Amino acid sequence: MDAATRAQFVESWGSMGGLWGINRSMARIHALLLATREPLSLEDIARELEMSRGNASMSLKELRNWGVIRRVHLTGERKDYYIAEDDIWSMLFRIASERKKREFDPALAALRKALEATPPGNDLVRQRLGELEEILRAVERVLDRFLKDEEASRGMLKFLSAPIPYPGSGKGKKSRG
Amino acid sequence: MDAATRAQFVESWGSMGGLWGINRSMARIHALLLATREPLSLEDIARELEMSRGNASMSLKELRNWGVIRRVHLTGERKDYYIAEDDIWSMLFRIASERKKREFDPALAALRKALEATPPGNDLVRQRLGELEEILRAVERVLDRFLKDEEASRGMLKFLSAPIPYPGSGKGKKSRG
DNA sequence: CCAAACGTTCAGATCATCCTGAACGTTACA
DNA sequence: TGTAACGTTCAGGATGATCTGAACGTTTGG
Repeated sequence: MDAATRAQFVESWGSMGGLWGINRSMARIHALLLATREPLSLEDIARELEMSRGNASMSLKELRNWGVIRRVHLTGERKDYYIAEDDIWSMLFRIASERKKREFDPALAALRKALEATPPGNDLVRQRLGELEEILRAVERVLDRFLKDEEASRGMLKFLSAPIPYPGSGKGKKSRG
Repeated sequence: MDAATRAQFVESWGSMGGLWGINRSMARIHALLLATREPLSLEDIARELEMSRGNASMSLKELRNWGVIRRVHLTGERKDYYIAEDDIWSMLFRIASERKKREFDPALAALRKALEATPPGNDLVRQRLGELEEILRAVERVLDRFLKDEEASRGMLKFLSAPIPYPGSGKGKKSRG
């Protein structure tokens, strides 16, 4: 494995962290593990990525919470070793689930609280909060359906990206509403 | 309109900024405009939200770039006035489009660049970048289809959140690839 | 031409987030 | 029990995002 290539991969993955909603250190560690066949120890990682052991430790812990890496033990070794979850789809799926839980759900809860806390007579606020709540409720149903089953969602993505039209997607108005 | 209610709405919308991918000041201004029937001037906004005129100016400019507010001119007035785009769906749609453009597209471009820059022989990196590219390509097709037409996407959301099954959504395994 | 009213910009202050590294806890083994 | 190897934590420093406010442009009217 070409070290320069791996380094470049680590850095581009790292700067893509924003898209996944994880920070740079986590993304870089994740990339390194994705690009390496052998399990790596905390020390290997900290040395290779030139980061502190503390940061590596925290980031590895967090990546395990996200479910995108696993800790393994090598017989005869005292150190902990880590490998990446090898299924990319599964990784994306976990990231999506986690982000819904961390970002979407609290926002929807806050919105509902705001709606309850709005006394009658504030028509404009009530109306707009209400519209938003209705839309986000629909979004939530879609997300929940999608995130319920990792296998099924694979098929769903394929279905939705395939060039076959379905109700609501075409130019021609097909009623509905 | 109840000032305390409006203030609370502004603050909850403001703290929801993260979900929309816009910052706190932008979200607060947007909320204030959503909760007010009359057009407001830059000065009105800066006073009401206790922020600097500079910040208000920059945030208003940015909100206009996102297409979620509009500048209007009142006859006989020198000041600029602002109102919120009144259709919530339209607002969410614009936000979604903008975020795809700002976050997703550059990440996919970076991924493709990384893939090209990976010399043959780096099998693991190539394979994993390739899998990811394939998935994101499918995601992109879905997003493009969804974001192509504001009206159609309304129907699509309804369709997807309705309790009718379609291929790939059920428990039963239907082949596999 | 000048002055007032208004909008915009951006250097530096403020604030939040992330990272480092020393201190500490735990385990294995003599 | 002592000590070496290792992992974890967290106070404080570094970095990056956001906000302020003074300086500067532009427009309007005298």
